[in-house]
Amino acid sequence: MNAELKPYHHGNLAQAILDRAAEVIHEQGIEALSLRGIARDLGVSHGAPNRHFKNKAALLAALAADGWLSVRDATLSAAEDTQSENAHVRLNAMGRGYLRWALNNRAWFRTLYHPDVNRYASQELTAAISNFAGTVREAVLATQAEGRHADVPLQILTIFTNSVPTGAAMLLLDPLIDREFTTDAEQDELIEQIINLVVPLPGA
Amino acid sequence: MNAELKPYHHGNLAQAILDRAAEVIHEQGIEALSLRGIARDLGVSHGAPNRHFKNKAALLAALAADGWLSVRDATLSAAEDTQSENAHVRLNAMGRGYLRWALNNRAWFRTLYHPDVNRYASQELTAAISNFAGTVREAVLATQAEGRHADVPLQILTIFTNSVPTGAAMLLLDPLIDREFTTDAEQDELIEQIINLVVPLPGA
DNA sequence: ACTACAATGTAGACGCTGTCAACACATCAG
DNA sequence: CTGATGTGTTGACAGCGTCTACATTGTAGT
Repeated sequence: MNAELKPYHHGNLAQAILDRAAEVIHEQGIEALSLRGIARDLGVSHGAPNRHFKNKAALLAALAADGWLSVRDATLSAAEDTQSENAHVRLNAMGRGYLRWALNNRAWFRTLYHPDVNRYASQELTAAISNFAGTVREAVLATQAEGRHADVPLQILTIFTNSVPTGAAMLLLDPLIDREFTTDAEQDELIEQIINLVVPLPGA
Repeated sequence: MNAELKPYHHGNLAQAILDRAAEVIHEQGIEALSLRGIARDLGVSHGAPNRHFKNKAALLAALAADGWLSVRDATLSAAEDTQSENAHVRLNAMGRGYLRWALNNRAWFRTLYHPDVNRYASQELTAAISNFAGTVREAVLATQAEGRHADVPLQILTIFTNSVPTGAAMLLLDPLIDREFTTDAEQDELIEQIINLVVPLPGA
């Protein structure tokens, strides 16, 4: 096994493909992603990726699955960072964490909602989405126990709550649309003000 | 000019392309859209569409521009239908109209936020977006005059308000995601409950 | 009415893409 | 050592967007 001699087997091509794909998406957007391009970048033949991903949609699904896990981690750790037991404080932080993640991982976020992703519903992807949705639902339920919209069905309140950072991200990430909603607020301040409207902090 | 003889010039190919493209998107989704396919469907050579659209992104931009105008009409006419002067009542109806439009024109709605659209920012598209954004901002401003979040900057409140139907549409339109947020409510009831949370009706 | 010119449609080519099948090599179990 | 399995290569195929050269049609100016 000598790197200079370029061994026949790559070693961990599947992961390398995922990593490079994430790079490309981040640098040039999802529309610039191609299996052949990745293979080229990795110095491997154009057919090699097919051994690891049944088709392009499967690669996108894998990227999306990673993305959902990453957003969930971002929201959960935002909640942890509050070191608070108050459900409103925690959910508010989660909303800000979610939106911050979206704005800091623009292309990745858009991948989650890309039409091509849905064409290949891997077990991995559905599990990741389910995992994220469950996390949000729990946190919303906790605020309801503290009296937030106690009369509204949990599922409705969950959709409503999740819609705000999701929709805000869609608006702010699209350059054409963002231009029309521009504010002069700093990013963190903007995020804070938006999320405060959907999950008010106690004593505000 | 005899239709049986298939005249050299089509007559109004640009509009025919737009119409057929809308059909394809509606029937098979945006990922199935191709210039060559449209040309084939219209019985015209594969290069013909290039005379009317500089590239594929330009076609998508034109479709998106039409879409923004259509959503704006849907929201405005929903406001009109209330026959009310109350800004809360009107904005609430607009939100429902927007979300209803999105759910009834699924593929078209997704086109508005498709990554490829932004690559070709036509004057027509930016104007349509600007038009829509202005409509929303006005309606939001009117509710603020009636006391809704009077202390929040208009731009923030506008983003927040617009985010709810936008985000809800993203969640509900994606089959994989929707599955995780499913409710047993009828569509109209679901829409009503969500929008009531962002624009409460007076006396509720 | 004749003639240039512009607009529109055609035909062919180019390089790119995703996917598949046939083959080559490497690794591992027995 | 041997066969089987996993992994990478190569070549092919059809489809795509786009460009260029050419054909046809409609129109404006004289």
